[in-house]
Amino acid sequence: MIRDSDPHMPDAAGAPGAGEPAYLAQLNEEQRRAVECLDGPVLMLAGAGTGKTRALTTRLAHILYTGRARPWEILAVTFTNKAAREMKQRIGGLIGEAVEGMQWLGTFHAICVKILRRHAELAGLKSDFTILDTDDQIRLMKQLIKARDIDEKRWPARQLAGLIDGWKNRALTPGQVGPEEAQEFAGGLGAKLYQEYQQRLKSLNAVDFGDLLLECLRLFQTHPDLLESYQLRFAYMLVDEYQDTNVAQYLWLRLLAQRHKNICCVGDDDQSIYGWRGAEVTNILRFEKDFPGARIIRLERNYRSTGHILAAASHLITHNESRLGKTLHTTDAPGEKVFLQGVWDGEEEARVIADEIEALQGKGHSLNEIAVLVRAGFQMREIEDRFIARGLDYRVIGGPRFYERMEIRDAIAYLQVTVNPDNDIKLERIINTPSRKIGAASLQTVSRYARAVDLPLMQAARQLVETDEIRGPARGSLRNLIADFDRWRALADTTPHTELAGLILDESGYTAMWQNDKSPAAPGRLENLKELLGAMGEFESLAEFLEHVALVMDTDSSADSDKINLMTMHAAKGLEFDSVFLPGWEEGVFPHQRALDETGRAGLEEERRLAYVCLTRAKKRARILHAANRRIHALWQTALPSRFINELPEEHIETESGELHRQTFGLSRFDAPDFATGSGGGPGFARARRNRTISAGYQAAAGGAKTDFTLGERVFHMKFGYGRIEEIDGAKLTIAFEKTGTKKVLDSFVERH
DNA sequence: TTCAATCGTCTTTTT
DNA sequence: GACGATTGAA
Repeated sequence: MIRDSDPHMPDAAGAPGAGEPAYLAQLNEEQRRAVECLDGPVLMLAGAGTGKTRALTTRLAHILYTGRARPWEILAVTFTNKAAREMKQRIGGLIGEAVEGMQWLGTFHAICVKILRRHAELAGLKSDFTILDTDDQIRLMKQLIKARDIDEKRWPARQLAGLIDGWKNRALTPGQVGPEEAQEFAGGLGAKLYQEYQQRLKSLNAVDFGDLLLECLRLFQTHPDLLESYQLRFAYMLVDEYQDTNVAQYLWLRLLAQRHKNICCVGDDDQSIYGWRGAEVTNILRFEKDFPGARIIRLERNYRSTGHILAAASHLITHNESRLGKTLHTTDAPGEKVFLQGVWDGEEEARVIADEIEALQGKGHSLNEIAVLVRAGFQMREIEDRFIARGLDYRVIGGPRFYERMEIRDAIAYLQVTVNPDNDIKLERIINTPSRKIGAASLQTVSRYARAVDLPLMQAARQLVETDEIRGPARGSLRNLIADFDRWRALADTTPHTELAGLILDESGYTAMWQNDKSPAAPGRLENLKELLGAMGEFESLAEFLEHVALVMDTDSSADSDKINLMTMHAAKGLEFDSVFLPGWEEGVFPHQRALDETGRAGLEEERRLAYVCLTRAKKRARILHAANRRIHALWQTALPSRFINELPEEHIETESGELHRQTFGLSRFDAPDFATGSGGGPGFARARRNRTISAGYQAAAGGAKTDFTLGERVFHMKFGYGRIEEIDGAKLTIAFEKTGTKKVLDSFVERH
């Protein structure tokens, strides 16, 4: 949609032996090297906006064109379905129909599923194993935690899920978890619960996302003959976004590449922003060691941003220590400098952005070419409110996705149980949705029995319904539900799947449940269900559709009308816009306090890479904003400008008044609190800035620190003026201000009066 | 079993 | 301040 434009390239197959294929002429020298270095390991270090996608798709086309491999002998892996789709489409543009033969082009997960289904029995699974989503995972872990009488409050299932996920990312089986880490959860039960979880999955004939990779890896590790057959098959391998790979993925790739060693990894260490979900920058940093004889090809010519923007971003990222180092350059004009503006609070920030956008719009700029990138979701509301007030159209990119909505998951669960009645996880999900009076008690009776006789839930229920074990209304409705599923399954052969799905949703009472729901979200949910049925029509069968939703959790959202793009910084990776607004560059917000607290120096460097990613999204204009005051979790706090602002090179930055610029930055060193008194923002502002940081505020708020203020005291706040203390909760004060109403404020921001 | 009140949390997110 | 999840009472 907003990716670099793609000038039509001639159909390679149609270019007969006239020296070299025409598509090579489209490339610059470094891209061309990346395309033509085909033998042995290659690391393509592709900086932001350097034509990476073109280089890698052309490389694949070149391999095919020169007859070095046939389409099905190439393994091409991406992280997201979107990336896989785009790659396929672009290669198709070069080689035409032949792209359909590339059956090994896809996400890590999709390719692993394919391999795993073929050899499921070797992994102790049946080939129709189900893939659990995150909801199911948590539900399962909750059961395990409950079964061990662990306090769910202190040890939430989410945390265990995170832990296990982390282990799987690092390719650790329960037995391989280090002794220290294994102690981490619930007083030493971490690894034990991990093991129980895996056993449970096996007995359910299910895997989670992490397992897809791990089981596939294990398959290769324990079956050399099988591994060899895949090694032989994949004459060439290509990996996109290599900086995002985790340990398991790295091991998987390295195993597969052992034979031909023709592996090309494409990535940019400076754009590694997913460390928190297991990505190892080290993978890309160590490439030469891991793949001996590797060649590194740097793409450093930037085709996207104008001079000042590129220079600002490049300089910023040099503050990172762990990087391979690239020097991006452009032949473009310097263009506009990066504009920096300090504002009073978030409200003013939103107003400034909206005003500026209106001005751009007035000058004929398309809203589609404008983006606002925020660090975290909570920053969006204020900006959206302003857009709405001004009547500016916007779209939020990367919000909750279609297949993750509750009603969609419920509906799919019904379909999955219809197809496979032994799918316990899904049955549990919907057994009492809508309410059938089959509550926790009845469900427990059934599952206890099911475990005792080692049968799936549905079969256990079938038997129990005939006994007196289950009493009251639960018994009848359970019997009905079983009969319903039997009937629906019988219809599956004769009824078109879309029709069947509609019938199931109606007869189960699920549609009715939302029709009777008076919450404002209900109509939208019904709408989504309709859309789901519509989407199913594009698939041949119910089974095919279900496999699709298990792996492809995204839907194409059409970029139809002209709208501002609002999204998180993470969601912006890979996109580009003429104008980019970057609000909230304040210590604690960006870099985010938790990144600093939890991962220290590495976290800071990742935040800095995020800054780099954001800036390099801008083609012509970048505007950074920081507010002096911000409300975080309903608490007003004074904020310091982000340290990243200090790290921008002065000669590429423009501010409202050059003076203010230097002064503000000189004062804002987060780790050097010993600076002179500032002048902007009034005396209260200067005082607060001298003594407080957001970090201090967080600690005070979190630690329940005591305050030395007393109830009823008259105080002064630099933003809200005079007021009287009405309530004290640790360091949090509720103050009735004379002019501005009652607010909650940290004690550190008011003074006695 | 259901509903209402209370509690705790509040970064980023793909498969 | 807002949301979801959990808990306790009817």
